Amino acid sequence: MFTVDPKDPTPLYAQLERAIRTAIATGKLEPGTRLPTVRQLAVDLHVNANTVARVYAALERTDVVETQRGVGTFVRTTPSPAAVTANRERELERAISRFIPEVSALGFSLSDVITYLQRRIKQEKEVHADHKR
Amino acid sequence: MFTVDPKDPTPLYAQLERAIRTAIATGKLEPGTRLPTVRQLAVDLHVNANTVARVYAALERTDVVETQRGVGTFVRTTPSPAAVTANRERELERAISRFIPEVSALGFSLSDVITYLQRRIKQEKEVHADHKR
DNA sequence: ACCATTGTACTATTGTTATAGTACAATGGT
DNA sequence: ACCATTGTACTATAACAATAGTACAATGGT
Repeated sequence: MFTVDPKDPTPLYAQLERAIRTAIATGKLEPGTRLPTVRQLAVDLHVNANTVARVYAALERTDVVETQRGVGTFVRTTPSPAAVTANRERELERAISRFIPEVSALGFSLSDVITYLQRRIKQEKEVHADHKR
Repeated sequence: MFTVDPKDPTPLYAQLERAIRTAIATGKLEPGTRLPTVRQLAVDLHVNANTVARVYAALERTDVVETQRGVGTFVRTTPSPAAVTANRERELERAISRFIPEVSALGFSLSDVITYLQRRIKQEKEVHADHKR
């Protein structure tokens, strides 16, 4: 379902949190979907249960998922209220401003990046189409 | 010269090593080029000198740079063009993977982001036009 | 009412990351 | 010969990451 790489120096909890957020952001996980249990995901990823629990707790705190004891953890239907603030756009500008030098250091132009992002969107749609079959 | 982000959970040494390897791989740093001194780079990046030294040592071990005591650290090899493009694309994917959850946390879709990036491209062109005057 | 399942909350331990500080070793310029 | 500069090699310390293990709390199905 998700993957983490123990050889990557990035902390496991950070890799997993990023993976889940991305899956939700790109629509791979639709609102209402139930995530694997803490213990099950720990087994699948060969990771400690505490690490998974920590990630779920972080996602819960930021309103990305909703957890019900004894039931499970679910993708939230609505984007977090915290995200819907007045300075959203300013934050986006900041995020982009940090992102651009990063990719331009790799020798990519903004047009290149747009092409890649559009490819991602296409991949999303294909996944959706698969689900409908 | 390089950048590291202390807010990124990725270890500083890993960020820096990746940045330097990428700079070399993309030709931003040609063979023979001298890297900043351990102490200077530490000051520039607001990072401990030990951390920089550790990175230089790692690059030395893998024959990416050559160090001469009292002189400096120099870029050694240029990888094959195939390796360059492979690394470039991999790093771009990484950068995008870090970027997506960041902007989606702000409630923006990939399409929104593309719109903003296209706006940036327009702004760039305007700046270019200004320079020509 | 029972109980398996789920998330949560601890303790304890080990290894990693980053820091500050100090000292030494080799080189090149003066 | 001197000495500033450079990389290297420690020590010590603090914070963080990941693990194992145990126990508890809430839920839903039987």
